[in-house]
Amino acid sequence: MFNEVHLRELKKISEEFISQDFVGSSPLSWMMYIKKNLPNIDLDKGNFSSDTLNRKRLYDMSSNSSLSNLDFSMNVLSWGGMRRTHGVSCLNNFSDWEPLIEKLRSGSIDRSEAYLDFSFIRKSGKLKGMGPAFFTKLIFFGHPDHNGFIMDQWTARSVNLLLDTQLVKMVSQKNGSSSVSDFNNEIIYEKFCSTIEDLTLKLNNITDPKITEEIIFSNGGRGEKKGKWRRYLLQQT
DNA sequence: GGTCAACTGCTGGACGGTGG
DNA sequence: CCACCGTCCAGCAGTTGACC
Repeated sequence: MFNEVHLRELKKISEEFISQDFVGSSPLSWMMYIKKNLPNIDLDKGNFSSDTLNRKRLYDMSSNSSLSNLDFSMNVLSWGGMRRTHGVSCLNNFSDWEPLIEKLRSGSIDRSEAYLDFSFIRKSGKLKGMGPAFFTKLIFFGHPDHNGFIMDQWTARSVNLLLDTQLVKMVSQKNGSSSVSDFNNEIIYEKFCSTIEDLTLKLNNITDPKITEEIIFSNGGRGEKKGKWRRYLLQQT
């Protein structure tokens, strides 16, 4: 099922993997920009930290019922480093997708249903500024099982490479990078997620698929700071 | 030398036009 | 309907350079 050469490299890298810590932009300054542009937005400033977040903090926020769906969503998007102007666009229509966040956090829909709903809202033009890379971040942190994995350029390209097939449709960019196409659907997303679960079984020291996802997500940055897997991925594609 | 701000170029997303 | 391509831009990180 998996390409043996690439799998061997991933195994090697996974053995020395260090969990990603605090990243993204300051949720507080991100929120302030949105608030400035959407003054009527109903948020609680107390729920936004001036320091960057890590994954654990976002899991906790998702299950904390005293945090509104808006405050939770904005924390996730700032963690992901969403462009502020894009944040304004998608939050301008928050009422159109707020019920979906509610269903996710209560666990009443699964990952593929959530993907279907998000792509439906997007097709109807009510989700400007937020493509699959970001709405899968909301699925990932929102659902209590955290098993709807983040499908962005890095994880999608990784899965495609390891499977030796273009499972996830990509849009190529001018500079040689690529992003996840809007023309993926919930069936592809489900396969993407189950591939990460299958991959976990192949990694000797990993039992939690969330960690597998972190490994293929790897780290950004330049030069030595760029994660080993990300550098390998760029060499191969 | 040291420091700090301005500059420069890279990263990683989304958008929108075109054309089959 | 969708693949392809160019364009945009905030946030970084590294570099430069003016000034003490």
